[in-house]
Amino acid sequence: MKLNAHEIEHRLADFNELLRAKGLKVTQQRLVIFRALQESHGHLTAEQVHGAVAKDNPTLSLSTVYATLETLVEIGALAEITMDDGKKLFDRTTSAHHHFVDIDTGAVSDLEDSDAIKLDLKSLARKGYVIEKARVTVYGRAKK
Amino acid sequence: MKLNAHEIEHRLADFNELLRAKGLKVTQQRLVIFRALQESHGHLTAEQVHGAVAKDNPTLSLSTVYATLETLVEIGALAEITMDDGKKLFDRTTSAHHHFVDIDTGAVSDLEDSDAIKLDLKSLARKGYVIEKARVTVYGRAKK
DNA sequence: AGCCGAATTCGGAAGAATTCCGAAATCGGT
DNA sequence: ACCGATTTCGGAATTCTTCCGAATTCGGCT
Ligand SMILES: [Mn+2]
Ligand SMILES: [Mn+2]
Ligand SMILES: [Zn+2]
Ligand SMILES: [Zn+2]
Repeated sequence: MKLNAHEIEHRLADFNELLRAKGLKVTQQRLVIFRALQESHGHLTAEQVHGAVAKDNPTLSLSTVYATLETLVEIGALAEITMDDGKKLFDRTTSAHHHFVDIDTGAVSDLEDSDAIKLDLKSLARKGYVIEKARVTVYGRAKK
Repeated sequence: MKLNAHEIEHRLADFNELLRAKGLKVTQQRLVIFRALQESHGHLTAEQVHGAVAKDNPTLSLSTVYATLETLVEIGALAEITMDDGKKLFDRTTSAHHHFVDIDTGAVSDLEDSDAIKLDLKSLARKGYVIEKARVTVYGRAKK
């Protein structure tokens, strides 16, 4: 779930490079927000990101968090998913993957690749369409 | 996609029964709203439902549409899905099924059962969890 | 067919998440 | 260090949805 310190620093370094490659400025806000996601369990709302960075960055505004997260999704540094309640979560994992949702708590976690999910994208294509991606969401509840 | 007139009347009859079985009143608003979904392509926003019924029911309010759709989902007469933009669609099909989304237009259609999607729910279960459901969304764009 | 109480609907206000805006601050190339 | 473009800030605006109290409708009963 959580990344180790070394992996986080590695990702920060890559993120720096990515910003430069895209011609974007390396701002404190971008670094802090990206780091908050790497240090989290992986899926946070904008509000949660804002809360996570607030202690060390009390002036970092919520509107900057929103704008920054949007930028980071655009450049492929983060991904974005929408939950059933309509709220958006930002996802530190950008490669294609699927999700597990705890129905009671809303907690989201990543499903690792396995042969439990088999999607034949070729035959799923509607006539005249090209498939871009396919996403699976599995919902469950903790046994009590 | 669209249902024939006979099927729609059959569903309306079942819907009447369901309301009574649940001890709910059979109101004009409920009938009209449920019918609008049966006569549609299958997936509508509350706003679209309101628009669809407006001509014949100019006083049927949007807040009633919202309240009614919520009730109909609760009793299992309709289903509800949330799109990536956070907007909710009401779905005339209540049995488990998957969706295809046209990325450019947002148009949603149902994927029919096929062996192109294989989910092994047993092995997807997180430790200590019981799977309740799994949903697949396939995204594509029309070839130009 | 009319009455009555509970459920439902109405219209508008309120709420919540997100986006937009103009002004101030910051970044990075020179 | 300077300067211009980009980014950030704080608050207002927007959009979708829910909430609220008052009015209406439904359906069981007579
Ligand atoms: Mn690397
Ligand atoms: Mn039937
Ligand atoms: Zn994820
Ligand atoms: Zn559907």
